[in-house]
Order: sequence, then C-alpha cells, then structure tokens
Amino acid sequence: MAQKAGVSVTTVSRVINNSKPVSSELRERVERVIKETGFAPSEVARGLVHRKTKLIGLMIPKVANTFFSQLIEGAEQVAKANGFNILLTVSHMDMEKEVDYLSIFKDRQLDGIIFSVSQFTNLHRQFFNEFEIPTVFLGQQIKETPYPYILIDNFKASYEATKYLINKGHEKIGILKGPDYDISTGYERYRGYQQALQDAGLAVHDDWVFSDFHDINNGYRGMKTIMEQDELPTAMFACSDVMAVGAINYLQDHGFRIPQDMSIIGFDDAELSTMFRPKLTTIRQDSFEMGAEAMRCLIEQIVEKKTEKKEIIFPHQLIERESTAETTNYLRR
Amino acid sequence: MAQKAGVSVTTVSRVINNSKPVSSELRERVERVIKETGFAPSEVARGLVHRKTKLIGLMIPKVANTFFSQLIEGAEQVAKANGFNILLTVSHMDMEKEVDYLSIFKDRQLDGIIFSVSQFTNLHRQFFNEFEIPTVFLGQQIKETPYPYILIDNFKASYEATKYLINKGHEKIGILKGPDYDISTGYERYRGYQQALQDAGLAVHDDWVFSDFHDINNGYRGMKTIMEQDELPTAMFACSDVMAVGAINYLQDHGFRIPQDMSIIGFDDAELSTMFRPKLTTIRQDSFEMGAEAMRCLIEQIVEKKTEKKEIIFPHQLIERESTAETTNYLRR
DNA sequence: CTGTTAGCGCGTTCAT
DNA sequence: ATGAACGCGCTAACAG
Repeated sequence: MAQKAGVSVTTVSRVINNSKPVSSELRERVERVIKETGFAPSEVARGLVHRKTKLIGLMIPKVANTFFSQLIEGAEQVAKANGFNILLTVSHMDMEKEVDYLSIFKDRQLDGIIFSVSQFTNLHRQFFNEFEIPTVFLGQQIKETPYPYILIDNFKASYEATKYLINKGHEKIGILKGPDYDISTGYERYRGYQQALQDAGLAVHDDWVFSDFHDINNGYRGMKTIMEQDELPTAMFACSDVMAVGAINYLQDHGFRIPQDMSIIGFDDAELSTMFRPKLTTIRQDSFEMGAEAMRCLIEQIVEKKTEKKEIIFPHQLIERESTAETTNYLRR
Repeated sequence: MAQKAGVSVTTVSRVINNSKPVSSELRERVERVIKETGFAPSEVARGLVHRKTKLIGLMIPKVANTFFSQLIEGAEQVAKANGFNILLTVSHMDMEKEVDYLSIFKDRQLDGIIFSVSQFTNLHRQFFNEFEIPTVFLGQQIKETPYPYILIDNFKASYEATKYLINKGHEKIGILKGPDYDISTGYERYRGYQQALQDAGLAVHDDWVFSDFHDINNGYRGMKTIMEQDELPTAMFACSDVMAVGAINYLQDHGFRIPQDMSIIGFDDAELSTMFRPKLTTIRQDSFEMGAEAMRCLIEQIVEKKTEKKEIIFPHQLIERESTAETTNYLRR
C-alpha cells in the first residue's frame, strides 16, 4: 500500500488519521491508492498499539427475553454511534460461565464491560479486585466495586404494584417471583410485596408464593400450584409479564375469567402485554433505554478515563390495563 | 512475566501453547508464576501474529424478535464451545448499515461472518467480490457468492400453509406478508401462497394482500385494512406469528371469534404461539438450531480453510392448534 | 512536511 | 531444550 503510493507507511498513517500535516500532493496520491485498493488499516494492529479495542463485552443471562433483547438493541445503537462494537455473551444464569467470560473479556482486552450479574460470588469479587476494566452493572446493586450500576427501584415498584392491588380492595394477594438468588426479581421484588402487605396489615401467605425462572411454563405451573391450595388469593403479582401470561393461561384454561375471577398485575411491559388479551396491567421499565444509558455511562468511563461510583435509578411506571379489577363477588372454593 | 520466572518469553509461550518441549523444571517454574500472577496472553497480539481473531461477526436485522433472539443463542452456544466469540450487529433492515458493518467486520479481521441479508445489493456484491472471508448467509438463497446459505423452504412451507387452509374448505384466503424486498418472508412466502391458490383453481384477491414489517401493529393494521373491503376472506395466512397475533387482536377487538369467524395460520412457532389464546396454528422453524448449524458450518469453513457452496435447507413443520377451523357458516357482510 | 526508528505482545524461525 | 532475533501492521517519537 505504502509503496504503491510511493510514500512511507507513516505518511499513509498520517493521511488516514489526519494526525499530522501532509502535503496536498502526497495526500492526494495516497487517497487515490486507498480508493483503488479499498485499503483500510487493521483494527487488530491498531488495538495492539493503542491498547484499545473499541470493543465492549456485553454479558446477559438470556437473549430470548424481551427485556434483554431490547436492552441489547439500545446498547448496540449507542455503541455503534460512538464507534464501538459489541461482543455478546450469554451466561444462562451460570456463575461459572460468567467468570469464564469475564476472563475472556480481559484476555481480549475489551475496553469495557456491561454485565448483568446473576449473583456476585467470590470469583466475581476476585476478578474485579484483580483487574481494572471499566464496567457498568445492570439490574443489580453491586456496591463492592468502584463501578456504576443501573437499575430500577425494584423494591419500590413492587411495593406500588402490591399497593395498587390492595387499593382495589384485594386482601388475598399471591406472588409469582424469580428465584431467590436473583436479587432483583427474586429478592427485591418480594421484599416490596411483603412490605406493602405488612403496611396494610395483611399477612404474607406462604402458599401463595411461587419462585422460579421467568418463563411461561413456570407462570403456568406456579398458578396451578397456588390454585390447588385450600384457600385462594383474589389477586396475583407476577414479577414478569411472561409469568403473568402463563398464570392467565392456566386460569383461563380452567374456566376462570380475568380480571373478574382473579386480578393479575405483571412486570416489564413487554410487547406481549398489549398483544395479549386481556391486556396486562403491568409495571413498565424501559429496557431499550436502560441498555442505551448503560452504554453511554460505560463509554463515558472509557473516554474520560475515570470511573466514579454512580447509582443510576431508572424510573418505572404502573400502567393500568385490563387484567386487574376491583374485588367484588370473587369466587371462593 | 518472563523475567519473573527467570526465563525467556519464548519459553513462556511454549508452555502456554505446548508448542515445543520444555524441561519439567522450567515448565513448573513458569506455571507457578502464571498461577500467581493470573497471566494470560493478549488475544490482540496473538491475533496480529496469526491473522486470526477467533471472532465471528453476526449481523441480523433485529434482536427483539423471537426468531432472531433464539438464533443468536444457538449461534452463541456453538461459538463458545469452539473457542469463538460473537461480535453482534443489528442492521434494522438498513442496507447501508449492512455494508457499513461488513466493512467493519473486514477491518477487524473477523474470522467469519453470519449474515442475515435483507437484500443483496450491488454494494454487497462488491464487498464479497473484493474480499474473501468465510461467510454463511441466513434466510436467503444468495447464489452469487461461493458461500453456503441456510434457510427453510419458504415457498414450500407457505404452499403447505395455504393448502392446509384450502383443505379446510376455505376459498377466500388473504395474506399478511413481509415487505416485497424481503425475499423470504415477503417474496417467497407470497409465491407459495399464490401457487397453492392457483393449483386449487382459486384467484388471488389483491385486496387481501397486505405487506409490511413483521410486528404486532402491522398485523393489526393489515387485518383492519382487509376487513374494510367489501368482500371478506374466511381465512388468513400470516407470514409471522406476530402478524397473526396482531390480526387476531384486531378481529377480537371487533367482535369476531377465532377460529369460528376467521381462520388464521401463523409462521415461526414462536413461544408466543402457545401462550396466546387461541393457540396458533403455525409453521414451525427451529431458529435456535438454525443459528447453531450456521455457526457449525462457518467454523468448519474456518478450520478446514476451504469453503464449498452448500445449500442447507432446514425442515419446517405445520403445527395445528386452535386458530384454524373448517369453513362453516362463516359470516358475510 | 517527510521518513526512519522503535515498540505494542506475541509466535516463529534459527542458532546454540 | 533454550534463547535471541525477527515480524505481524500499525502509531508515536525523533530526525532531518
């Protein structure tokens, strides 16, 4: 390339990067050859020199889930706009895999990491102690690293969801939640639910609590389990829209009407929640924007070369639709 | 690292790669230091030497779509198992972006590309003429490159879907399809529909043909448009489950019953199709496995260092559920 | 303004 | 069995 234009590689580098003045004659000559050959500098070699790869590691538990797939799109868009690309990994909630991927991120010298941790174990701790790499945590309050995290106030949102049901006259309220070790959808959301009940002088009924991964079948199973109890709730707080839909499926399949026979509130406001009938009353969180903001925050760390502990709390919003109603002549077994 | 162990970098390289015999004494010494320091070789530098990055570029039009999100998971899993990682890009059906990303893939010296093209333009052609990089096309029959493509037989699948409706006694059948330039979901599926009608001596009714991106709102809009005609179909072939769901939403919102008043068959067999009520009759395609197979095929090209034109046709399957029925006293306006 | 030199962190000769 | 020297493709520092 350089000799084709009859100049030194340095000159080529200079016209490409506009890093130093080059006489218009040489510049033109170089530019012409670039056009002709379609030459473009190797990002790998550049990465070696600059110790920057312009690559962001994005690690999430699952792709096939509206929350995360939207989040990916938000992150990708911001990354692209700033000249970064995304290396995507899927952890499937497997903590060993997570740590494994972290070390791959390090070896590949990624410029930064956006990480939706399932659980912060000692191995995670060790990694972040040992290596310094700009990071943004997603969905969990990771307080023991110097890096920002971004999430909604799960406790508050769940408190509001439960309170909303209580205000509708419900006193018997069950919950379909994530696994216990999932801090946000398993632990925090349960806490909010619990607190709301307690503040209203209502008791938590253990038989109405069901925990598992968020998928439709578990929603179905969870609702089934609960409907097999002697005493039945009149409303359910589902910690995800898919859980809510699974629950509604079970109920409808067994002759119950929503919301007349059971009120159900979901969480996420996935596309699902408006295409499903009845349309879901739910808690909205803007996952696309959360992905975008996480990426912005990360890129800021990278270019400013400094990270400050930040807590970014995203707003949530209760959206009332058709799956919830006032308590009135509700069925009893 | 090398001096910490009191050996040359070469020796370190040898124990890490097991490339040449090293005395057990030095080996142990090196291994100990590796353990202690957590040293791992820079993948970037390795990439520069080997001209291999162990990175696969995956380009798809959208993430938040079951078909693609499952496909990503399939591809990621196989990549991971073979020591590759995925650089993910989202094209949003924008052809300029596609070409843009292709050139990024080249500059980053990715080892291979999995590419869901929206439309193969001259710029695409030019790229693949100019540069040699292992590729697998996804979802479209790209015949003009030496690279394999993988897809289902869209024509046949649509033919079967339409035929199924005809066998149920339907003679007035509409279609909700992708945009015209989308070869697979817009063009091929329409062709299959058309051919099935023709073979049955039925005419294509242009007023019952609606084309747009596959999303729920367009399904709703499309169905609305069609239901505003003077003459109405008794069955619809929706070229995606989301379109089908949008259509059903419109119909149900306006007092029609599915399948009694209108039969609807979808396409994809997304998770959606069983959680929605009525459960969707649909054409199943295994997107997870397609992603996995695409990745296998690509990695094979990479390691064997030779590519042969292959056409991989994936099986599809009609799954009968609740959204379709025999024609009987169907409504007329 | 331009070219030469050095070095980013490895792997791969080629000597020893 | 080991290490020194070279090169992967690029940019930064130094000369001229």
